[in-house]
Amino acid sequence: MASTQRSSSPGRSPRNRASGTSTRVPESSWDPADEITVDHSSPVPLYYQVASQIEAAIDSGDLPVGARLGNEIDLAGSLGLSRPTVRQAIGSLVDKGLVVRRRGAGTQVVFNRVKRSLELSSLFDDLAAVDQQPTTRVLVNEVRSATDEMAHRLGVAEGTELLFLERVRSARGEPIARMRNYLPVTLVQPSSAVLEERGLYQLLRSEGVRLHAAHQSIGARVAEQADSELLEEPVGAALLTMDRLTYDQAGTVVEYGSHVYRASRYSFDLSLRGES
Amino acid sequence: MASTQRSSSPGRSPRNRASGTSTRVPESSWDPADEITVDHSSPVPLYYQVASQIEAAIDSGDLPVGARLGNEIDLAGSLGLSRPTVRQAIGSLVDKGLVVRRRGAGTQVVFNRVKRSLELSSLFDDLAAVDQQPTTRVLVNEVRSATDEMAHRLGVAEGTELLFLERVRSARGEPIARMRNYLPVTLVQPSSAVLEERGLYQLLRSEGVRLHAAHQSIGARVAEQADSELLEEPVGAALLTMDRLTYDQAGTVVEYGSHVYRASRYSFDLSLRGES
DNA sequence: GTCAATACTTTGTCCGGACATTATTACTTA
DNA sequence: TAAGTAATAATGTCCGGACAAAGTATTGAC
Repeated sequence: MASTQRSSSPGRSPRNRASGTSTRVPESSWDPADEITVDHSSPVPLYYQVASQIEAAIDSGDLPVGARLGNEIDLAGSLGLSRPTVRQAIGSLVDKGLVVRRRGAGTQVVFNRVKRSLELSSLFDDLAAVDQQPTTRVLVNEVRSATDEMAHRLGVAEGTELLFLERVRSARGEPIARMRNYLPVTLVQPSSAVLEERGLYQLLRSEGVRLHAAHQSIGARVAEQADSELLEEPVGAALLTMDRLTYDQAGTVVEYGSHVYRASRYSFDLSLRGES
Repeated sequence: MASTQRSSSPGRSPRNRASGTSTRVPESSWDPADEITVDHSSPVPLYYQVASQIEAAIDSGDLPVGARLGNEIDLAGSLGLSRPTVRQAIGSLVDKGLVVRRRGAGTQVVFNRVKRSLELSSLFDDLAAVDQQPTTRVLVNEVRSATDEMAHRLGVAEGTELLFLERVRSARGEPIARMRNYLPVTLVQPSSAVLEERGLYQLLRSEGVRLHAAHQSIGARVAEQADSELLEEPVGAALLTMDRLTYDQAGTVVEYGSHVYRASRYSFDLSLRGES
């Protein structure tokens, strides 16, 4: 996830690890049967009901870091579900990096809040989420025919009509980024007024476009005269650049974005999980 | 995943999507029974055998973008496995973003190579993987007691002894990055000679440390005098900065790194998958 | 010929059980 | 007391089956 202002304290997580000598964890016996309820008549999958309730317990602190979830078989029994269902629920939490399973040892909570691994979210949503009052100024909103390079990038025929957007995004009145986007005209054709109120991804989603994956490239360069004027940053200041190609579920390119951020006001924060 | 030199062509994927009008895909009937073999006596899990062989077929092009995998039931039958096993195999490919499942429609290949979503890999491995001949110059390799700030970051007591490393990483003889690392002395204490031959993560892995997650923050700044000398970049040039906190499976901090990259020679390339 | 209802295909979810593998714990023995 | 060994606990893998839900293709009516 991306956040405004340089993250000043990345690691403030309180550690209470039991290692070496037998420093026992309080083990405040969190009884799942008291906390989790499943509704068989609900259309939402049972494993999902279980997973989200455990996740909520982790968020609320009822399940602190290091706490053990009961074993899968007992859990299944006390919830009136089968083990595969409970296992699927826990599995989804493992995928999110919230808990760790070790055979023979059980399942433990590792983070009480992993910043969800750099979600496919837009700058607008990110800023709105932390109450940074995002605003947008639309500089260009027009249809252009694809140049050779753009056609290549988006995987369309040369000369195809593309919507070209150029916007400046601000937070609390201060400019944060200059954003350029190219997307097929067939998807959306928003008015500038709409673009000033909502983020592009929000718009695409409301049109039923399902964002599925993206390739990003993050780099840096120094501000030139044009950047300087738009971003209120002196010439020669450090800028972050981000190029992003976004795909829908069918693997078709939905959007190409080329953005520039003020490094003094912005950094990319992301979490990632490893191997096993 | 991070790569040297600015990614010049992020999207060159040939599209052959069947949409709107019925542009049918060749459908070159890839018979799984001919291509996939499972060894029941092998210790490697059956679902994993299946998954990796399908993945190999995608990489090799036998399963091009858009190709449909046979339905799960037939697949299971022809492989002599149960449906849950085959489903688990395909599920792992879905998690990797290689294929997409749609009920009623089947399972299709979406990317023939997703750069695996920014793995927990070190710069050394990344460079070695693309034959960039990484070399390391060790500037500092000593034990220091943790300052207030560092103790806080690593989640250890103030004054704890930490190994401090400062290195310059080059590729093909040209400097790429200046790296600073802090890690508990209990983990490793490599000689400078060893550090010049191998990456830090490689070293940790060989010591049995299982990297599990990391929080990163990517930013930018301009080169100062000291940077200039180490990286052979003029003062005022754009630099990428990356701070990373790495955790092991128990949630304990394994390493804190503060690195600086030459933006002219390096960018962070990463893929991410969204929501559903 | 176009559109709507129907049948079919395929994945999504869920159950119950079985054995293997690995960590931990308790016990026995030197 | 200490170390090795056995018992126990918990997840990992795998099987077989069942029904639901969503998308696709076919058929029928107008």
